Amino acid sequence: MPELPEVETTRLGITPHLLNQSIANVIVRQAKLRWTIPASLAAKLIGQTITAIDRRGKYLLISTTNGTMIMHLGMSGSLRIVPAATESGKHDHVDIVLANDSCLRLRDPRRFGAVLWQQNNPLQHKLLAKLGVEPLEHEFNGEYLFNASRQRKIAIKQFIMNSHIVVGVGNIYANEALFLAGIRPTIAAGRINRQRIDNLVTTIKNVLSKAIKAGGTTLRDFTASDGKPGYFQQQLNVYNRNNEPCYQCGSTIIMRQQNQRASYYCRHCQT
DNA sequence: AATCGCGCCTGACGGC
DNA sequence: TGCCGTCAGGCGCGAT
Repeated sequence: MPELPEVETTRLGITPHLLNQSIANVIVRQAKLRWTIPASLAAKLIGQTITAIDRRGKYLLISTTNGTMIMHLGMSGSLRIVPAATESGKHDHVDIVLANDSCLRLRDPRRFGAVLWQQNNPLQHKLLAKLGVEPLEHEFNGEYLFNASRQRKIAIKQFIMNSHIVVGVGNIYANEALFLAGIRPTIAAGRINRQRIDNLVTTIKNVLSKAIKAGGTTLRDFTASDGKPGYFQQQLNVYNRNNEPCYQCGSTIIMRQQNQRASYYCRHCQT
């Protein structure tokens, strides 16, 4: 499932293929993703030149002088650059065909992803306007997270996964960052002291940047943008390791549901 | 305002 | 083998 590092890796992978290229055609084979792809998308894009490929949280922003295509990869989405003539597979829902006969192809078996259009400043789009800070920017720091978490009774894991607080911390990296910070995922956010919050900010930044360097954690069906299966997963300390020994102390990793999501932690190392 | 739970969707997996 | 039920999971949204 693409998390922020996967999205960033994708962005870096596709950018050199797209930048300054002109769009010749848009093929939508399946418009029903999380939201229906706007029927006007092709008309907006055809003939336009791609001027920038940015990211906000897990949203990719592909801009032309005419406006911005906003993409989200959801749970199972991936983007690849293929020759335009490449036969499409079952879940290849959208092609952005370039004038140079190359093609940006969106594949998304579970269709939790999205392709939207925003005429003006994409950051003003309803889905982006209220997003929290970027985890790798300086604005995400101990002071910010400490202040934001005061009086909050929600568990720290749910808190750091709240995109209105900080974007791009998904289930895998939330579990991993909490382990590295020695914090139990179930502790109320508002009861964690400044020093431990500082520590958590550091581990979130570390775990995300390491994954970006590694090319993104890849589970199941993520595919790197060059089409090769991405296989550069960093060592996961707790995620998916229910009943296995903690690498740090040897005691058994616990799994429990938190807000319908799996939390993994070590009872001994995380307090 | 903060928190909770739902639902979208398909592939993988386990049980019989 | 094949069928079927269950699960995973980002995240917006409506309910509380």
